Amino acid sequence: MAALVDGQEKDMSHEIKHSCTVEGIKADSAAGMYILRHSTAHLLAQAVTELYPNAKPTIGPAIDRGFYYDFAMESITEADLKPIQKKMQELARRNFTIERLELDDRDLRQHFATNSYKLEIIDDKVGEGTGSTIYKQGDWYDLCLGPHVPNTGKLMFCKLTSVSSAYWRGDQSREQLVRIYGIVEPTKDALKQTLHRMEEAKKRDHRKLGRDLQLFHIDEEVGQGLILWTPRGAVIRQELQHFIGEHLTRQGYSQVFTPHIGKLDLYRKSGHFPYYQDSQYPPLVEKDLMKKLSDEGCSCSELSNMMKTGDIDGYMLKPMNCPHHVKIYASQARSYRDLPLRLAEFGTVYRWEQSGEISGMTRVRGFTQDDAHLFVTEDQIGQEVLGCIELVQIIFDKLGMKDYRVRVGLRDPDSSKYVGDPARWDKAEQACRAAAASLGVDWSEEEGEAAFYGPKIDFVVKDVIGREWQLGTVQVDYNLPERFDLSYKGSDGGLHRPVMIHRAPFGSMERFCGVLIEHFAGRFPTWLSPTQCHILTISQKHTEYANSVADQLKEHGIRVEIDDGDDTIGKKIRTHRKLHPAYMVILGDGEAENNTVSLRGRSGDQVADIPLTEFVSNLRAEIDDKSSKPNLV
RNA sequence: GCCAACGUAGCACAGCUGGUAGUGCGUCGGAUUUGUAAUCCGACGGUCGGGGGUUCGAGUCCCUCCGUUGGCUCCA
Repeated sequence: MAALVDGQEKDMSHEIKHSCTVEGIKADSAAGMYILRHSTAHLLAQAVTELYPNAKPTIGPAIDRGFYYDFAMESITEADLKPIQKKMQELARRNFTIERLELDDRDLRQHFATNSYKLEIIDDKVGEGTGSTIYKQGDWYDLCLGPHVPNTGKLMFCKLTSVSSAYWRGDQSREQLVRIYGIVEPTKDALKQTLHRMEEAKKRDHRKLGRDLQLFHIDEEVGQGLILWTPRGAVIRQELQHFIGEHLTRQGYSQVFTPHIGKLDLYRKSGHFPYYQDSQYPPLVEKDLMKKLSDEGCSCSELSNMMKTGDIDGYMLKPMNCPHHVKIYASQARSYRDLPLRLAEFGTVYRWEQSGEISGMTRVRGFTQDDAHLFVTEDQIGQEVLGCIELVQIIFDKLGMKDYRVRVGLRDPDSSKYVGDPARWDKAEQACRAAAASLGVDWSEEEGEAAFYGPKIDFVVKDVIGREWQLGTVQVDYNLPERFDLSYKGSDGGLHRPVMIHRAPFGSMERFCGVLIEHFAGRFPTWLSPTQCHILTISQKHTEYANSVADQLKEHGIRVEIDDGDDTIGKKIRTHRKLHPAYMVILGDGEAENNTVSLRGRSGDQVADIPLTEFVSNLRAEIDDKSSKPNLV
């Protein structure tokens, strides 16, 4: 693809004038794929400009899974991608040499005189008098630093995947551009494999599985982004909640319950209202007051103003649980001996997410956080943050979720939006770093990712489409204790301000389950399976035995479903397979006579004639162990 | 919220350039009583997302609203 020259990425069009070390970059490395993708983005731009002479290329980088290029042009549809792709392949076949040309400022501007976007980039990124480089293939060229592959022949195996839109420079107030996404591989086989993988991934999409496996339902008439947990899905959620509940008890948490709404004044104090009004459901106003105002001819905007200024009060669906928990803390005088005080609640919150953002279970308007707030002394921050992320790790380990990254969100040094004393920030950031480092997994620091009230540690996972979702989070907060004037009596007899830690190891039950459905591709470990045994009878004369087996399993708390219909056993298996039960239990004459069961696992493997009592106890043990997958077949 | 595409029975889909809807699975009924990935026959089921318009006539064209999908923006 290109080469490392003295450790720097260069392409074949670089002239080497001194002695140096040269190391090839191949497509099997991340760097090589990156170059391949970037070069294909150029090829795409070349094809688009040939087919749409008015299109102006803007930027087109390589990304994790492929590449995209943004064009200022008339909008196009997916159907238009085919001819563009054809053109790209034609250009690839013509095997243009990709040349690197160094130009001075004037020349550079002249080359892009008709493209205001490129000129803007030159203005911003290219220093006065330094000039820059363009890459040329055939008659087409692009402003670019490279490196690139030596010729377009290397770019044969590409496919355009989707078209969408983007704002110029990610700024909502600026022009909307046409963005075309694509993928590329070095060989035909690799492309085929990648496309196949993408197809397979689609089958795991939690939105599809959620419907097929009857886990949840979203109903237009209920509302966008509002999840209805159907019986099978509810089982999974409940099991997860029990699981985490056990660990909370072990770690010294206290369970609390708080209502779904609170007065506007509460949120005025916490700072959520009216500052974050746009991302909240509109406030609820008391009936009598509403009637009085409407009799007085109060308009909507007047009402809204009166709420903002605090002239009238109302209630809000809670966007977070913390103010309620703060009030529990403040309900008693606290001493340093009470700390850390850890208040936990599966608290449902409501946020007005933008309609275009809502997606399945992963981005919703109402969700239940496995929330907790820890009230700690400043010295306890490090230890408690550590306890929190250990909890996250226990959960991720148990569920076999290894594909996540840890992000330590620090403040942006150039911003003034943060509240609190910089020295305390430093200390809290250090505590977060140390905690993350102790995890033994890769983690990264990201400036500007902190909340305005404190640094945080996030656990981020990808869905099947490659989108990243924040799940677990641990956040240090100096702000709320201040706003609510929280205190505790120290050993010195004086009053001190506690620090709060917000934490949610799953993040939200909705998002977490969505990700989990994809993680397991609907094939949950036995303890999480909505139904653990599907009992299938060979014929109707086995119904009685099937019922007695089901009863014994249920006695042991095992979730069972019986199919004693008159389908053939082959048909029953076919039907039930689609629900991915942990086990199918087949019952016929032999089993009924000997008080045994025959099992069929997900792979299709079978074990015949296991004594019923043995099966029950083994299955019970497997569930109690929370084994990562069914092992009895 | 913005851009684009899409929206036909519970699900997956067909319906060409406008002439009042089809298939498969599921469901229900009947026959069959079956040993590990579909037994046979039959029936029910949709005013084609909602509303408005063009037209003699609209699932098919136009407008609008709602929703879905892919992005963008946002995410206390």
